[in-house]
Amino acid sequence: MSSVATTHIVDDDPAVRDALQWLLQSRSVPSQTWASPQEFLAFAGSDLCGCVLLDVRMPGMSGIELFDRLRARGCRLPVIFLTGHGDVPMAVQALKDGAFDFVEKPYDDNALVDKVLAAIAHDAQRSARDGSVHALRERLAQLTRREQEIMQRILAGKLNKVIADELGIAMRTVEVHRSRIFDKMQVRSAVELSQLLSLLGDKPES
Amino acid sequence: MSSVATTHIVDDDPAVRDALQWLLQSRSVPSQTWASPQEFLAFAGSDLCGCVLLDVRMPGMSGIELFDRLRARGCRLPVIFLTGHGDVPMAVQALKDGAFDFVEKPYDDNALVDKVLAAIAHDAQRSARDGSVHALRERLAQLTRREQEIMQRILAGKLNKVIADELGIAMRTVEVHRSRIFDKMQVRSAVELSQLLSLLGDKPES
DNA sequence: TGGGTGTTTGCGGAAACCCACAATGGTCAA
DNA sequence: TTGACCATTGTGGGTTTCCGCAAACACCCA
Repeated sequence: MSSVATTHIVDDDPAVRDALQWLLQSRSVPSQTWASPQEFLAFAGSDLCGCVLLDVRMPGMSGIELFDRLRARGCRLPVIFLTGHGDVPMAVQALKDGAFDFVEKPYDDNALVDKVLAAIAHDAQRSARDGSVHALRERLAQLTRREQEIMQRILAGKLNKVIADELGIAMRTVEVHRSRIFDKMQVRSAVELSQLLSLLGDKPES
Repeated sequence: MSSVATTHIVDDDPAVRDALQWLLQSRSVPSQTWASPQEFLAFAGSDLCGCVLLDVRMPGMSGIELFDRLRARGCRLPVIFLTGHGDVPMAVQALKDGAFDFVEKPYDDNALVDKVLAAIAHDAQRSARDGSVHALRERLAQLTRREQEIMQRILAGKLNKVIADELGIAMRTVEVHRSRIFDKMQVRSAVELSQLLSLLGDKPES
């Protein structure tokens, strides 16, 4: 995880890149520029934080396609599209696909900076959420096959006796597993376990 | 709840209304037309199902404003905006505010019908989800003050003994409440209760 | 004033849970 | 082969949950 939230500017036009970088710099927003989609794609991973300013029209690969590729490789950075060609269907599609914003050139400096800051804040939240989810998955991965199997049944509200019957093992064994599960997952009751895992399934609204 | 999913067409231009209604009728999609935002607003409540086709530019009240008012009064119907004036910022804002889609005129018949059908399907899902959430809230409302208080603590994973201590009452009393809570909420364990209530906090992604 | 509801409590017992101590057998890699 | 890890089981006992039966008190409404 790069420790500093950075705005990644991807545009084939050096003048636009410089203008954007200068704008952000003047507001103390760290940024980095990329002259082509390929260049950024070669660098980007799932370990960045900040946001992306993406020109829609670039030679070789459209901003939209770059966006798709980023998502495909797990990069969740919020993307703000910049376009000089007011295209409503494209904007609608981009937003539906999860773009953070879609801005027409010429843009208003203050408005754009606000959007960038909003995107960065949004990413920070997402990042924190993903972090805890990741930690949870790690604890989950520590469980052995058998333990996971039994955890399922615990979460289904089944009694130890029932679980033992279903698996054809002694109740005592279930108790041991149960205890180890609570131990590894760092909870002290089935209720806590259930609440912990409910974080995985559903995510807060965008 | 109106039992039939209806597409509500709001447009001040009779020709547009008729064209849309004819288009939908030809695909067996029930629709209803409204000549002004006020007219629809007077009719709409939170008990409709289907979707709304909304012209952006209308005299008296913009489609956007109507959209806001609908949301303000709890109408969750998915809204598809229709606009003749390609306006990217407006489209972006509308989508961010939760519009279902934003379509430029002239529209493609097939594409529009597809969007309408998607909106209707989306609404059906939301409606079902809201229904179960509502039923849950009703059961929750059946709980007395004391029961809710104790439920909180059960969900915090506390033992009956601890709850009794905190509230300064006998353990037996807590047991009685606990039993009644499970009864009213129609669950058989604290785990089930926890899972049930986790449906309230978080909602699935859009 | 009587009935309904909500909150409270006690007794006693069955069932379930939790745990320390102790132990067996299997797999897999060093 | 040996040690690490996993799954398994037993014993015995303390803790917690769950429940039927019984009852007291407060409050509000008809």
